[in-house]
Amino acid sequence: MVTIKDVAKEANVSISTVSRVLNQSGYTSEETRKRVMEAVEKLNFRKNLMAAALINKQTSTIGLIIPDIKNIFYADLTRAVEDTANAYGINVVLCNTDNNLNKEAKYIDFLIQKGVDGIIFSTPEVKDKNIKTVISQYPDLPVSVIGSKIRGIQINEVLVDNFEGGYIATRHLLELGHTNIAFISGILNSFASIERKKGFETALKDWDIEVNEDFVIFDQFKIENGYKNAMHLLTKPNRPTAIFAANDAIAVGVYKAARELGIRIPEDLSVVGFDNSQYAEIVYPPLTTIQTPIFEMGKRAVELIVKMIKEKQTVKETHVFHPTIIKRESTAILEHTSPLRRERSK
Amino acid sequence: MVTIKDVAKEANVSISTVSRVLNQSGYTSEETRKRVMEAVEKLNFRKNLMAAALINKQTSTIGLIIPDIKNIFYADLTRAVEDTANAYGINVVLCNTDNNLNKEAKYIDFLIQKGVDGIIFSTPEVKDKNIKTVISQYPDLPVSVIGSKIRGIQINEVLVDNFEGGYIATRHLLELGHTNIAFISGILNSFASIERKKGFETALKDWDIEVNEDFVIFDQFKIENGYKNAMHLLTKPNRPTAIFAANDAIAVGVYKAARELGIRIPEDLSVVGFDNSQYAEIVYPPLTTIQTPIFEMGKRAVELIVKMIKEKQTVKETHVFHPTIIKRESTAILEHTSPLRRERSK
DNA sequence: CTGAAAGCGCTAACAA
DNA sequence: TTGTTAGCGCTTTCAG
Repeated sequence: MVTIKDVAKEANVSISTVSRVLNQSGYTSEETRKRVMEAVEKLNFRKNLMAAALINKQTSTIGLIIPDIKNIFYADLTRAVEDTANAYGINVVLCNTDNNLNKEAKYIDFLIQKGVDGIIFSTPEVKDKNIKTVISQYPDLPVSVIGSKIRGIQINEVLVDNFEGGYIATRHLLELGHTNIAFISGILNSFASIERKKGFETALKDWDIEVNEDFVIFDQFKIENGYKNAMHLLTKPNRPTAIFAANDAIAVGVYKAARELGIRIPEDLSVVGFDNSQYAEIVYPPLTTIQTPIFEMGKRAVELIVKMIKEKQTVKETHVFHPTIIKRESTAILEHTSPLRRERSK
Repeated sequence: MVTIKDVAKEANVSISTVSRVLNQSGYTSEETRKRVMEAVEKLNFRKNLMAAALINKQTSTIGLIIPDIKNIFYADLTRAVEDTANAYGINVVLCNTDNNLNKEAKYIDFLIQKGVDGIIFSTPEVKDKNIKTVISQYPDLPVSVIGSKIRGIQINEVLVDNFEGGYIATRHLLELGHTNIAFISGILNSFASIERKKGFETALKDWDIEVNEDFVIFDQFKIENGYKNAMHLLTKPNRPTAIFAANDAIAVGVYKAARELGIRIPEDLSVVGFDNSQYAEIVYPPLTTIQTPIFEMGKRAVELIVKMIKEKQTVKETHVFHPTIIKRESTAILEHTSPLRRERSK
């Protein structure tokens, strides 16, 4: 391994001079600079960042904690985070927790031992014990949270207005004339579920429609759960004419159930998803869904970390992004809904 | 920040004793061990792994270089790698290169400066310049490559038998009675494309069917390219009755084209994909596809790295995994193909 | 069994 | 403008 010492010898200067030209700090004559660079080139020297980190207290590494990279939502988010971090010369260490608090705690411990410059959490469930511990135990460690609100503490938050998303989705259905709308959500213990449900209910109320509690289901944000619950809902004598799925995966499950039951989308059933993930364009008919600006959110989360690192002070900001609806072909005016089905659904 | 020094003071021992109990190296009396551990607990001490790495020359971090985590194939692979690495107490730094050699080179540089314990490459294209540079410049750095063969050098390789996959896929179609089979592949410069094509052609030859060069297309491994090329193929006067898509994304594009043209799958057109990705179960009808054991491959790649780290010698092994076909509903016997279409396709 | 001391590769005063 | 020196937090001989 080539060290700064070897370079110094080769260039006939002291190691501090080498350090200076490497870091462009302090004064160095153009001539020695050149000599050093030549030596660096010749020996193919690479600075040992670990040694530097020991002094700088900066590893140019951040940790990203998510449930599962296989979930496309997190894949998109991860890409956004990694791209942005990379632009700032920062690497990201990936941590898949499966929403397991113990696993999460272990990752956090490891990251801290490694001296990461910050941690980004995007953990959907309302289990913020670890985050709170980190904040209280390492108050100077830059942290930002994507997608969840942490109660009781000040922290960098990057959020999408889930209430608004739920409202917009439901309003779209309402405007198409639907009144019999179901909401299939993910885990109850998540801000996304809670807020989207509030948006759903508020829209219904604004249209003077009573919320049918049988039509509000919390389960998991997965295809199979969407399928299971849609099966349940769509085989009721008084089945909904529209379903608002709390994410696109659930919507995919709804599609599957509808297909098995011979219910056509959108003729017999309108479906709205959430996330505007890759799924939305793959399914048929293309899914109308709520778009969350994932890239922007991931980017902002990194920027907040970078800001904290640079300003060496704990900024605590909350950024709320607004969702938009992407209208595709999974929703239709109620009048167009097949009369037979309408009849049956009364 | 709490250091080993603080712990030593608290426990009334020297720092070397603390180091010893922390690493369970050398002798320590049970009593002092306890005292030290209590101090560790009390002060909530976390070892600074960077400092340790400076001496051990081990960072317990590996780099994973892929084109794009948003591509579900790589998301699955990444999860496999991360899970396995984590089991060995190793973190993974994610690097998305977009198949850009410059970007890749920068990542490699950064990883080496950080002193990663190894690098795993899963870069589909036949652009192995950087890998070769790494191997020659850092012969002791553990490296493994997933999915590609690097010519001219010895290196750890974890491969799937793409030829076999191509053969099996085509044989399945052949056995269903298809003779007019097209192959839509990804980029020509990838081992996957090349080998799968060979398998395709060999199967055809084994059935005494001449390869129609117009029916062999290389483009990109993406939905839109599958769509574009399927459009082209399916609007020919003599259109294929079956398409073997070199990955599931391309197959999704084929579905889209078929739908627009009113061609039913599998009645009018059989489709086989490759990868058995999430897409395969989301589309309708569920896609028959070739399964590559991604998890096993990712796992093996990490194990090879770990082996190299432990044995401190450069093992160079090639592991070939075998693909299997997952039969779902996108393929059908030619006799069942609608006569009208069959007529037209003559 | 324990402590003193050297040093990993680098940075940053401080002198010169 | 450059070199000397003292560490960063830890591990590891080597004495004791």
